[in-house]
Parts: sequence; structure tokens; C-alpha cells
Amino acid sequence: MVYNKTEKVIAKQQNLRDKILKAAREILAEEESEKTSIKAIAKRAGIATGTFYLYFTNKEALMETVVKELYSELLYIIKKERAKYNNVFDKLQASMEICVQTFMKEKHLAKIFLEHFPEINTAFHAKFTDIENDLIQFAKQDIDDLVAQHLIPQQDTQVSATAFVGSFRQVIFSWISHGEPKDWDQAFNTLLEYNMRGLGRQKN
Amino acid sequence: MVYNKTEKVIAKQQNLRDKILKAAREILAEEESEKTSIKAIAKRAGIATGTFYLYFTNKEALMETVVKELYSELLYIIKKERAKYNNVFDKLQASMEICVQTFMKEKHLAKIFLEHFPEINTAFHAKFTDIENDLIQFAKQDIDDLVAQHLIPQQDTQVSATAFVGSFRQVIFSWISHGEPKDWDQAFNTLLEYNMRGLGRQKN
Amino acid sequence: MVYNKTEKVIAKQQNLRDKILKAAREILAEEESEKTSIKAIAKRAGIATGTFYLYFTNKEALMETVVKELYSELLYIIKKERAKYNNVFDKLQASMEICVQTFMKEKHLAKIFLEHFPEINTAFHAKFTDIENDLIQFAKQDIDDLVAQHLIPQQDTQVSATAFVGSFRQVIFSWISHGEPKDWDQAFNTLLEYNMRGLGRQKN
Amino acid sequence: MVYNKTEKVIAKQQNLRDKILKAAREILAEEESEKTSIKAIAKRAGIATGTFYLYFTNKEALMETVVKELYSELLYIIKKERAKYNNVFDKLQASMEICVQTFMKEKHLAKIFLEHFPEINTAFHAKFTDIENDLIQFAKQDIDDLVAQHLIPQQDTQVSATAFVGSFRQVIFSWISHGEPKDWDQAFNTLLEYNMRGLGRQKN
DNA sequence: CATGAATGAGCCTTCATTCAT
DNA sequence: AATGAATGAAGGCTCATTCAT
Repeated sequence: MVYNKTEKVIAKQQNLRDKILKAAREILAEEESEKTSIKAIAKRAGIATGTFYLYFTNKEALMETVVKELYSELLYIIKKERAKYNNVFDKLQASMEICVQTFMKEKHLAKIFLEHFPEINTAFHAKFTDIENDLIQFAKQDIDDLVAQHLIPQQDTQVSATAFVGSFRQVIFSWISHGEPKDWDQAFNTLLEYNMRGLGRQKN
Repeated sequence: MVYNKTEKVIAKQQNLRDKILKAAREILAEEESEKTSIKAIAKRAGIATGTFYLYFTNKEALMETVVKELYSELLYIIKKERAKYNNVFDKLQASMEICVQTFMKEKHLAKIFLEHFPEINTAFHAKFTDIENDLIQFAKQDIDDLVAQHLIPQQDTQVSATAFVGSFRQVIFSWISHGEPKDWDQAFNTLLEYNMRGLGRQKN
Repeated sequence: MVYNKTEKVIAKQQNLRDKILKAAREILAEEESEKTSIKAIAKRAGIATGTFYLYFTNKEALMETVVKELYSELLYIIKKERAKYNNVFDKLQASMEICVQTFMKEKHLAKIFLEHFPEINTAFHAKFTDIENDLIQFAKQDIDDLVAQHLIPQQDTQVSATAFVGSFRQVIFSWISHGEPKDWDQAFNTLLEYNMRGLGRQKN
Repeated sequence: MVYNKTEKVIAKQQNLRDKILKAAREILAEEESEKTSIKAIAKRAGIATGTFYLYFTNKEALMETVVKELYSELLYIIKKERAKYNNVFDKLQASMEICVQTFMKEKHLAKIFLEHFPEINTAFHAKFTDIENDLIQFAKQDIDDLVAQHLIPQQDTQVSATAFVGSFRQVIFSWISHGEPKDWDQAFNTLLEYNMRGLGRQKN
């Protein structure tokens, strides 16, 4: 009985924490860049201002959590997709495809990731940059593999990986901002081809 | 005499407006993200706080102007450099090279352009995005030319141009954040090759 | 059985109330002026925040109780010491000596009494003042006795008593703040002589 | 003309700063211990909250200024009075008399000095303690003189000075709290005699 | 035109107290 | 009785903008 109660309470707490995170993400994703004040977030989450501080030490902690959450969500999706392939080209390709699809489908996520984050605060911006770097490092590993397997020519893989991620980032952002292209498949294919050629994949 | 005086006054006005813009850019470019308050900017410009509002309707207007200014400066540099070449490939290449060089040389400019802007305000961010889009459009024109001349294969040139700019943006940003690579020339060459191959330039 | 249980319950209640009081005193006496929030006190007492309000109507009530407690403790010590002497001079002297000794020995008590209390709240401060007044009244009784016995000259005994207590208060506080004097006995003797002379005790 | 204007402005500024200080002192001296919030002080001073921060860096700075002001006022009064006498006994006596008179006349000053200060904040409390120490040191100098001149017996003058100041402090505070005695002169004389005897002045 | 003092809404955070469980 | 999550009124402070001079 007591045990049950505890479980309920914990569930409720988790629930509230999630509500706050959800509220924060909603507000960040909002078209009209609403006030991201704690007051506004609390109101959105349906709680009192003070309650917020029962779940997060301060505003920065909330923001950091939002970033980490988004990041791990993205990483999870990518990893799951990559697992389906053996060939490194395919893995790389799949990573990008799922990435683009995810952002296009969950615009709110994209909004925060690509557009809204930087504006919040510098320390925050740095955090976000770290994520981009992580993604670049993941890409670099794949590219290093490809070089090792002589599937692509020798190159500064750090630069290639950065260029690779950058091109996707820009395209995704552009699609989110100005709407997706009519012929999505062709557009995506162009993007993919661009990067595969860029890496130096041999036409076989 | 009166005429002369008027000219002086106008000159003085322009002078003051420029001083404010210069102050704003300096503060934005500062390593330590100083206070970007109007008071701080005015102080730096050597004027009173209230005077600021004689030259700009509000803070947002100032920021918009700063963006536009930076943009036109960048464009001017690119255009001047492009004029030196006839071949479209060379023009494209030159554009990018001068772009990278400029950002690397004038870090303050880069700081504002790539790092500082977004954090300021959303409306602002949108404005910055416009600039990126313009750059993409310029690239697209070149790429369209290249397609028309059958120097590169048929492709969704909008996407290619976006990918092209995105890859440069990311690399520049990375170099600014983490320091330039030791072998700059090789790194830059990798970047260039990546994009040239990406576009599908025929090895001749 | 039931009766017994009731006793237990009452005992437990008293126990909890005491725990709270102890916690409050501990926190108030702490060197680093810790948070004196109800939450902190409850935590220290090992109870939930809400439980506090089952034993005290509010924070002020707790503080009032702490004051009264300290006061009665002090009074108890003084009375016990006084009982050992018959001569009024000796009683007065003994009162002061034990008072000084107590404060010096139990610095935590002194901390609260002389230093920490006033800062908490005004109503509180008034309460503390009442205690000082009581001490003054006790001193006055002794002094009145001495006057009645013609051991000291006629005087405004209310003023003398106030001066008497004030001088001790200041010296104790100074010793607590700046450390005791090296030659404690001589210093205390000076203090005592000062007041005995002040009262007009005849050198015999 | 311009010069005149500047003077006016400076005068007005000083005026405002004084208004704030006055408001703060008033609120601190108030019977009902009103909120000493910046908002309340600003309101009392007839200015906006933000204006306060044009004249004081923060709340602590205000409080420190209030303390220093009160202190220098008190010191000025004492010094002026002491200058009238040559004999050290007379100086000491005069110091105390003017001190008592000042506090009794300007109750608001006394209220802050003796009662209200400590409650505000610990750092503050320390500052106030410093003032008491200064007064004690002044008294000690006089007492040292008296000892050197063999007008009073050898003694731990630090303790005597502390006792001396403490007795006055307590009496003044008591009079402020409970009203002055009917026969003020006699009461004050008792206090004075108490301390003179206490110091060991030879009846001549 | 220029000034810079003045404004006040708004921000983040704390904490005494309440209340559903 | 006991809990501790929830509340929301303050509090100190900042800063874009206004306005009297």
C-alpha cells in the first residue's frame, strides 16, 4: 500500500518534471518566440513559479537538460537506424537520411536544435556547439573507416566530416525555414550524392 | 555658408551614427561577451544614452543595421574577388576562398556573424538567415551556370548550393571555435575538393 | 494499556518538539550563519517541513520559544549559584561571574543571545530586550537591598542596575567577538571592581 | 549658464541621494518595523525602484552609508563637545552627556543605532560592532590618560572602557525603550557617578 | 540636437506556509 | 500525526526606453 503510494508519487513527480521539460520545449519551439522566462514556462506547465525550483536547480539546469534530451533523442534515432546496415557508406547515408527525416517530421525539435538554441545564452550556445562537434566526430569515424578501406581517397577527414555535417545542417535548416522541396526524394538524393561525391566515393 | 553648415551637420550626424555602429560591432566582437546594453554601446560611442535614440528607433533597428552592414561588406569583398576570374569554377572557388580568408583574418567579423548574432534575438536571427540565403542564391547562380555549360551534371542546384554554403559555414565556424588547422592550405584544399567533387566537376 | 500508549504519544510529541528546538538552536549557533529557514530546521530535526507546523504556529513562535528557553536556562544557572551565598555583594558578584563563565563556556548560547538574535526579526528583538530587562530587575533587587543595608550610598538603583548589566553585556560580547583576554582573571576582576566601585561599595 | 545648470543638476542629485538616505533612515527608525525593501525605500523617497541604483550600487552599499553617516554624525557631536574641556574627566563626562542627550533628542537616530541595525544582516551587524569598538577605543584613550596621570588606579583599561561604554549603551537603550526617567538629571548623575566611581576617581 | 537621470516592467530566485495524501 | 510537494508573494536587481532640461 505504502509502496504503491510511493510509486504513484514518484510517477507524479516524474510526470511534473516531464511537464516542465515539455513546456520548455514547446515554448522554445513556438513560432512566436515567446518569453522563455521561468514564469512563462511554469505557467505553461500548469504549476506555480516556485514549483519549478523543486525540479530544476535553476534556469540553466533546465536548458542544459533540454539540450541533453534532444541530443540523446537524436543519437538514439541515428544509432537505431545505423544498426540496420553493415556497409559504412550505407551507415553514413542512413544516419543522414534519418536525421533529415527526423528534423522534418518533428519540426519543433528542429526549431529548437537549429534555430532557437543559440539565442538563449552563450554558455548554452557552447553546449549546442558541443553536440554539433559530436555529430562531426561520429561522421569522422565513418569517413576514417572509408579511407582505411580505400573506398575513398586520402583526405583531411576532420575537414570532410565538418563539411559533411555542415551541408546537411544547412539544408535541413533551409527546408525548415522555407518549406520542403516539392520533389523531396530528388532533393534528398542530390544532397546525398553531393556528399558522396564530395567524399570521393568511386562510381562503381 | 548655411549650405556648408548643413553639410557639416549632416556629416556630423553620419559620423555619430557610424560611431554607434562601430561601438556596437566592437562590443559584439569582444572576446568577453560584454554587456550589449544600449548604455554600454552609447558609452563606447562616446555619446549619451538618449542620443542613441536619435539615430536608431530602438535596439533592434541597430542590430538590423549591423547585420546589413556586415553583409554588404562581405558581399563587396566577394564581388571584388570574383571579378578577377572568368571561369565559373574559378569564380566559385575564389568566392569561397576569400570568404574563408576574410572570416579567419577578421575574427571579430566572424565572431559576430557566426557566433554572436544568433544569441541576441530571434527577429535578428531571421535576418541573419536571410544573409545566408542570399549567399546560397549567389552560389546557386554559379552552379546553374556550371550545369548550363555542362561542366557538372544535372542536379537540384538549390540543394547543392545550400550544401555548398553549409559545408563552408560549418568549417569556418569550427576553425574559429577550435583554432585553425596546422596545415591550413591542405585543409582548405580538402574543403574545396570536397565541394568541387560534390558538385560533380569532371576531373580533366 | 491505552493510558500507557497516551503517555508514550505525549512523550513522543514532547520529544519531537524538543528536537525542533534543538535543531533551531544548533543552526542559530552555527559559526557559518547557515540558512535559518524552516526547511533547514526541519531537516536538521529529522522531520518533514509540514510537521513543524504541528508543533509551532509559525516561525516567530519557534523563535520566541527558543528565547524563553535560553532565558530560563540562564536564570536557573544564576539562581543555583546565588543560593550558595548569603551576602548580597557575594550574590551579585556570583551572578555576574557565573553569567560570564556560562557565556564564555557555551559560546553557542552566547552566539544566539548576544549576536544572532537581534538580526532575526524585530518582534524578536523586543523579546530579547525583555530578558535583558529582567536581568536588570534582578540586579536592581540586589542593589536595593544593598542600599537598604547602607552598604552602598543612596542612588537611582534602576539606573545603577542598568549600567551594571550593560557593562557586563558589553564586556562579554567583546570577549566573544574578539577573543578572551590573556589574563582572564585579572580582566574579570577589573570588570568586577569597576562595578563594585561603581555601586559605591565601601572599601573596608 | 551651462555652469549654473551643472550646479543645479549636481545639487539635485545630491538632493536625491539624500532623499534616499533620509527615506532609509526614516523607515529604519519607524516604530512599525516596515519592510526595508529597496522598493519600499524608493517609494518613500518618491522615486522609481531603478533610480535607487543610480545612487547606490546595491542595498548593502546603502546600509553601509547609513551606518557611516550616523557614526560620523555622532563623532562630530562628541568631538565638538569635548573641545570645550581640558580636564580628561570633564572630556569623558562631556562625551557621555552629549551622547546621551543626542540619542534622547534624536530618537530616530537612537532607534537605528541601538535597536534596528543588528536585525538587518550579519555583515551589517559587524559594521555596527566596529562603531561600538571605536567608541570603546576613544574611551580607552581617555582612561589611559587618567591612569598615566595617576588620577585613577592601575587597571585593565580595555575592560574598563568596554564596561564604561556598555553601561551607557544599556541605559540609553533602556530610556529609549521604556521612556526617560522623571528626574532625568538625577538619573544621569547616577549613571555618571557610577562610572566615575567605577573608574576609581578619587573623591577630592 | 544632446543629455543622462528617471522610469518601471520584468527577470530569477527564495521561503514561510498550506494542503492533499 | 506526518509528509513534502506545491504555492505565490516578495526581494534584489537590470535595462530598453522616455523626457525634462
